[in-house]
Amino acid sequence: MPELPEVEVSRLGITPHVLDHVVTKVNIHNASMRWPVPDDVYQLQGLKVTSIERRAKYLLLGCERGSVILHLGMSGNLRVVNADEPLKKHDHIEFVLESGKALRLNDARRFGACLWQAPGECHTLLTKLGPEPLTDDFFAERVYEQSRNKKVPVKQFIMDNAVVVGVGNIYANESLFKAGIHPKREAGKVSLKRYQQLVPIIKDTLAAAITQGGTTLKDFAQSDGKPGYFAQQLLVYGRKGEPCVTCKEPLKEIRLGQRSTVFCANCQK
DNA sequence: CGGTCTACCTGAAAGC
DNA sequence: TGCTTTCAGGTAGACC
Repeated sequence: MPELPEVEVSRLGITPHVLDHVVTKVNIHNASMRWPVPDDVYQLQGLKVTSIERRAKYLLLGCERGSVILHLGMSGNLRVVNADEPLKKHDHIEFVLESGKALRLNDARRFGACLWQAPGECHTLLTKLGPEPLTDDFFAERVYEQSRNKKVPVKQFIMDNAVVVGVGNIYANESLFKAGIHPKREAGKVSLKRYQQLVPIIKDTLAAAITQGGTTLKDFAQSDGKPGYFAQQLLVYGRKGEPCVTCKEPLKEIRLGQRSTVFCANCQK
């Protein structure tokens, strides 16, 4: 998926077209996403979208009757197009707008989700989430305390939604490289000092990726269809065997939790 | 409880 | 060329 920067780029991209605009029609072309898309989503029809928020990698389109919750999974993508444009393969959910535009959720793998939350409710998926990385709620002392006695490798630890939300495989690899921390190091054995280095690096990396329009690997695009440009700044992800930008040693790849993990054995300890 | 692994799904790329 | 295998940005839920 899109990690947090890609979701935030999507939010920023759709906002001018969708916020304060009336949804005239909701079309569910394929309701079998990660969970069945509930009919509640049709409640948005005829109503104005009054808020567009992001929590972790979830987007919430709010109206007076509740909120549509969207998740992009691994391959999801939001596009704003003219409503008369033909549907593309895997365009599963469509919000037709009074303006003549349409917001479409395309997701080849269907790991994404489209759910509903009534006013005042907090969906169970959202209740156990940890702090947002780009807020002051995410700070080194908190991460350090939470990590004590944890044997899990630090890479998997920072990808844990209960620790901090929004850090996926790409940005976990990148952040640990920049912080000089070996991805396999036990989370409980990383010092406070090193978490004080790592936490700001995670924040800076995510913020820079948002500025660049996210990372386009295969199918991610901004809501206007243009790619993100952060891929050009990736230092380790997808660079197995290539020279480390710092020491020129070939980068190594291992698997942690079934996820590709690229690092420099010389620079990361 | 903590830690580990599977499952969900399509499609591109690599392997043979 | 074509068939098979592997891998991909996520993460809830099952399992030990």
